[in-house]
Amino acid sequence: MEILDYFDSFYKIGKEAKQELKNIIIEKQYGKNAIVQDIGNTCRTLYFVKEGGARIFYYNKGNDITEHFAFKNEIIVRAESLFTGQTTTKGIETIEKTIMFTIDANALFRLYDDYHNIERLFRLIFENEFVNAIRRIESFQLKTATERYIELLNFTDWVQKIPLKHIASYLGITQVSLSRIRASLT
Amino acid sequence: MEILDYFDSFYKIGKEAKQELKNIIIEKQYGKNAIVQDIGNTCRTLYFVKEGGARIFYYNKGNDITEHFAFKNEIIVRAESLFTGQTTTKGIETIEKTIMFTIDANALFRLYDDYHNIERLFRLIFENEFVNAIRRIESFQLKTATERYIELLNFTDWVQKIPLKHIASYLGITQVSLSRIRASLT
DNA sequence: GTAATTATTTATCATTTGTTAAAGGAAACG
DNA sequence: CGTTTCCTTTAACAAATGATAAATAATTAC
Repeated sequence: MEILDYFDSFYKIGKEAKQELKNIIIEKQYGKNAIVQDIGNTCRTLYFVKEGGARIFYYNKGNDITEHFAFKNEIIVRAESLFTGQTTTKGIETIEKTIMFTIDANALFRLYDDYHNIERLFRLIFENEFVNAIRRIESFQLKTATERYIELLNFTDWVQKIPLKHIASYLGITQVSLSRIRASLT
Repeated sequence: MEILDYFDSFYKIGKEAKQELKNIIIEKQYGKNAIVQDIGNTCRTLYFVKEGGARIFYYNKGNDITEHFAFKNEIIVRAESLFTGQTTTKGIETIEKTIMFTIDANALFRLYDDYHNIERLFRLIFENEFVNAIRRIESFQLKTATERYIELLNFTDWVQKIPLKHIASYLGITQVSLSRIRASLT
């Protein structure tokens, strides 16, 4: 499982812990635009993208807002629900044909108790996500929509594959505005 | 130390762990507008506000930008530097006369090794910060500057005490724009 | 392959925010 | 107390973004 190599890049856990972790990882396949997790309920599953891509979305005043994108080897999880226990207002949808590694949160949290190293691994994974969130806040504080779009282009190559409206809501602007920005860049 | 009650509200660690943690907490006092940590170096200290308030700031094109505010019982830490080991471009400055609990990161991380519970406590504290960051991103995605300002007013009572320019940069707008927004609200 | 649907662009106008400059107020300090 | 400095407001204009509608373009389904 490649995901374990990815985990190793954060923190190497022992062989036994690795096996225990392996035991609770389930691989699942999804088609394009498939709902991996619907809005509602409490988030009890962590996902890692093996192949493909997905987004976390929610609705605001009837508009579909993309909060987060995740692609190969990235984690995708509705953290505000997982960490607070609150019912989530967000869902997870694939962007293309996608294979996910899924981990049941309860099973994982039980492993935390017995394997200090597993808890540490996930601490480090989420700290990394936290840092990404801080960088995104900075981007909103400092940059114009055009600059944020260019930043996204430089950062990743999946921008091309994603419907404009998802990228627009991710950047906090309207689809029309993003289309205009793209036109101004050529 | 009240800070330990605050810690308890996240997760109760054992008596021994509590004592060990206590041993590395140092209380420090600062005047108004005092530099707690200057820009540069790698962040190796965690702060918790006992009394008063502080902000994380950085410079962008010569402008002083406030990334974060922290008041009574809140953590204040330059996470991108603490978690990545990178040199920080950010500093910490008090907003008023402030008492901080400070924790040396290296000492804390050593305690992580021996006290699983201490690591868990801080995992939970930072997960909470992560959730706050996600909420802030949502705010940028969805809300106008006016709405973000009202949100801040509703959320907290320290807005009155802070120079307008700090609040403006925190909200991602100019000081002039915030002044205009405030005028429009009366 | 064609029709139907969905996605993107373009255009127009309204609103918000940025920029710059100047005036007014408040706080700090001798 | 008065002066200096810093903070906040106001004004005028420019630029960016939002809202709505219509025109193309691309994709999907039959």
